Amino acid sequence: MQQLPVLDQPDACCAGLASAPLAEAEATELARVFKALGDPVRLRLLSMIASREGGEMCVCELTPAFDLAQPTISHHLKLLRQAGLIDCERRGTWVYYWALPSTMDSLAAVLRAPQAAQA
Amino acid sequence: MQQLPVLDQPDACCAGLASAPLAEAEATELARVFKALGDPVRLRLLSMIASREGGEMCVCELTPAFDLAQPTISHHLKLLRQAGLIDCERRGTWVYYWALPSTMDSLAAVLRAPQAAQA
DNA sequence: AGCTTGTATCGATGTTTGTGGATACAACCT
DNA sequence: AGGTTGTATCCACAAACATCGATACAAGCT
Repeated sequence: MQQLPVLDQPDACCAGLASAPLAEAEATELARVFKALGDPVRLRLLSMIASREGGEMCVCELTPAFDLAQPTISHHLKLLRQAGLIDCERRGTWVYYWALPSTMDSLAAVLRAPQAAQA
Repeated sequence: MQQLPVLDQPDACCAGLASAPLAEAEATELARVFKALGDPVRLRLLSMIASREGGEMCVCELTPAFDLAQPTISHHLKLLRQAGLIDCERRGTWVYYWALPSTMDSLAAVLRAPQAAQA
């Protein structure tokens, strides 16, 4: 259950896609995160969790929001977690998930055009 | 060869993943673009093109940069194009590709936490 | 201890996806 | 017209993926 920290390289990745050609290793790590976002169900799950008032959401609320079997939702949550986009904790009977905005911000930075470097 | 304009909805999508739960249709469109980014080869292709000095890159330069057959590169470029991340034009014998930063910026905006809405 | 409910893992299955060989198309050059 | 080179499409195949039923695990309740 590697919780891959993916995006903490000092410069290489955080400089942005458009500032220099991505090395193979960076591309592989980044692709894993983008792949996690490349499914409608996972995007909606992440969005539901991230937009939640208190910042957390119970699986028991997520599952019935979809027309999918419970194991399927569980599987998607696992992928989002492995991508470092969300994390979870069990509290008593229920498991709560929350978003990890730092990962999303890192991705956003990667997609943005180099800002200071031009103009 | 739909060149799906994906990210031009006025508010819904551009408000960001974390501001409100994504509707199913929005999620489907967004997922298609993220899926295009969810492959190391495509990420490197996009990065090579986007970081190119003149803004354009010839396929004849892209293909030999990978250990893959020419049809495979062509296929990946097609997916990036269908996602609205790049576009191309044939000039004489060669085909040139360039990045479409507006799509990347839109994605970045979707990933960013709502900035004005809180604080 | 048993029962019930919430969640994750396992195993199987149908679909999608990445890949490359063969081939077709496009443009140049004799 | 024929030949050569660059690029895209077609077809097939193996690997990856989304899905679900069955089952296992976790925690509360009686």
